[in-house]
Amino acid sequence: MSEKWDVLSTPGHLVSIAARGFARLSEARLRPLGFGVGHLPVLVALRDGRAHTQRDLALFARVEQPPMAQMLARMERDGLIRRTPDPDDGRSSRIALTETTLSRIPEAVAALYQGNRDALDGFTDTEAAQLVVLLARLITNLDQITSVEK
Amino acid sequence: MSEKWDVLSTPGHLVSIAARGFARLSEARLRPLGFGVGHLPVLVALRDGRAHTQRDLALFARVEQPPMAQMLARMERDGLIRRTPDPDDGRSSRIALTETTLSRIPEAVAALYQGNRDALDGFTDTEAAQLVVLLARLITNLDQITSVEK
DNA sequence: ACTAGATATATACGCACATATGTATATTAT
DNA sequence: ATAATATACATATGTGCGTATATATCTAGT
Repeated sequence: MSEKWDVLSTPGHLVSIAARGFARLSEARLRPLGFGVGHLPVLVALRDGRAHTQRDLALFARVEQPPMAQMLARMERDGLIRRTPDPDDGRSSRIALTETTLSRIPEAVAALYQGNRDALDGFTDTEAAQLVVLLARLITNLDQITSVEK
Repeated sequence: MSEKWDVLSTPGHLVSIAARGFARLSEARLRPLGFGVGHLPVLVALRDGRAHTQRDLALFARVEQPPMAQMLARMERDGLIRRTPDPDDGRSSRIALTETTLSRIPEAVAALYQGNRDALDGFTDTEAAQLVVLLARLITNLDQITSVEK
């Protein structure tokens, strides 16, 4: 096992490099549309009515609350979303997309999917599916370790 | 293709989540040893004599020069490395590990490998190898796209 | 009704990464 | 020899992420 690996070819390091490559690609393609990669989960969650509060958005996007708070602050600053006080809960805000943002989501999602297709160039459908399955299992393991060790 | 995916289950998003999970795990295990995940490529490159300058370390670790400069500044601040002016090139510094750092590398590498084994719990050797191969192909594609589009 | 604890958000701080840009030193071509 | 270019590094700025902690509001139990 130790012989199989070198620090630069561990799954962990490879996943990290792949993530940065993906982020760079997606950022580049989404920038002209006025979005960043991290916005997408927020956008679709709001569009689909799957979340309306900061807390739910953080859960949905799988980030901690403070980063989500900061992202929402920037998105509000940039006119992507609006926040209105929740009438039923004084601690909470309800978050909504602006019209322009909503209208630009389809293009953004299409760009994201296209980026994924490009990144998987040369992969058979089976290989792409395998990658997704293996990553999902990896994530399950990592979640499990975190929950146990924390 | 569009039907196959949802924003949250694209390879790009999964890779990003896996990378954060890995980073969290590795950070937690390396912190007691006084290292961070990003340090490891630097440490082994210096140990193995594969790089001596900021530029080479950035290439080796596949990060841009400014992030590497900042990391090295922190590592120097924390006594992990030392920088001495390059006698042959007034623009450059030669970077070296301190003795204590060198002595702690084996433990850090072992912790990193153990984290990878834990993350791959339940994977057969074949599956682990497949994951590595698929990630490597993904990275090749992403690099190619970047070099073409840039 | 009141207090204890839970919850929603905000803020402070630090690291890792990116791009854009500046500065000093080397290198090259004329 | 010198002017133009390339290189090594530093710095500024912005995003994304994390932990730790504070504040305000809500909820439950008495």
